[in-house]
Amino acid sequence: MIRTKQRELIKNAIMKSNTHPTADELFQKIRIQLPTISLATVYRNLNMLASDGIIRKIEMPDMPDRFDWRMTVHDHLYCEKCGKVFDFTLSNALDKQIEEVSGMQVKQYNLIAKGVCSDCMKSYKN
Amino acid sequence: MIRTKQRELIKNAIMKSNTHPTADELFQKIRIQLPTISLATVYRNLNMLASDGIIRKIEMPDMPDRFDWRMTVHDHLYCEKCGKVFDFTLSNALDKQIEEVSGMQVKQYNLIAKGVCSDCMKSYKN
DNA sequence: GAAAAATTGCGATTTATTTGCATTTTGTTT
DNA sequence: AAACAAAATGCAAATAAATCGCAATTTTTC
Repeated sequence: MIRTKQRELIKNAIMKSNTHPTADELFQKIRIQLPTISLATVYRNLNMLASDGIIRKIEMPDMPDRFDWRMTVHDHLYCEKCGKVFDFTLSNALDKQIEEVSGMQVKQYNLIAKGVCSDCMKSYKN
Repeated sequence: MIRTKQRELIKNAIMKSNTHPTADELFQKIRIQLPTISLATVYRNLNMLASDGIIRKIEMPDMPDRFDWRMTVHDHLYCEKCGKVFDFTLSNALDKQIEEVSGMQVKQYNLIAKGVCSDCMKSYKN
């Protein structure tokens, strides 16, 4: 992998992100420092980083994909009120469980919960 | 909800399906009986049926959505070899677990496993 | 420093799904 | 059963996310 300015900026942007940003959100951030960068480059690099196991792509159902630098096993909850994405970690390995009940070989799984985060529960109390 | 020929055909087509079909797959099937039907109508009706709780929309990550008439709690495994989608049912309620570890309110969750189904494991053995 | 390899930016393309709107069909009311 | 309102349809166009082709540029290699 060649070392380019854009790749560096993209990697840095995710690494210091805290919001599970989309490709476009990262693009908008990076654009400020490097206005000539293109969205396609952001996508390309994010995909490369993901397939190299540096970052993780979170495939959101019917929503733009998001990207996560946290590589420890965990899943995500999307808050319907504020739109933020939160991490959570199940106490037991889900892939093992799935293999047991399904009799199939599980390579990976994608678990996204939808609900209301604790902040929004307090604010709106409904 | 008004009773139309197209809605009937669409509902029947899913109800007797066994493959978690996509909107377009259903469209192609129904088209044979009613060639004037449009894909938009298929989409519209599937969405209505889903929001009425008659059927379930399976939001596949980075793939066309699929539709399922089975309304009991279960999740899905996508076989990377044959492309088929299989059902499985976890032994414990996942939404409860997620609420416990996350402290958030879970309305629903979307779990899609990717792997190799048992048929394909036998055939390709790799 | 020249040649090869990889990456970039741009615009166009793809794919899934939704939407606007005029027309048709359905249900309702008498 | 005619008349009217409400809902659904078909079509084409729009949308949105992501990818792709390709010429130009940058990076690495020799």
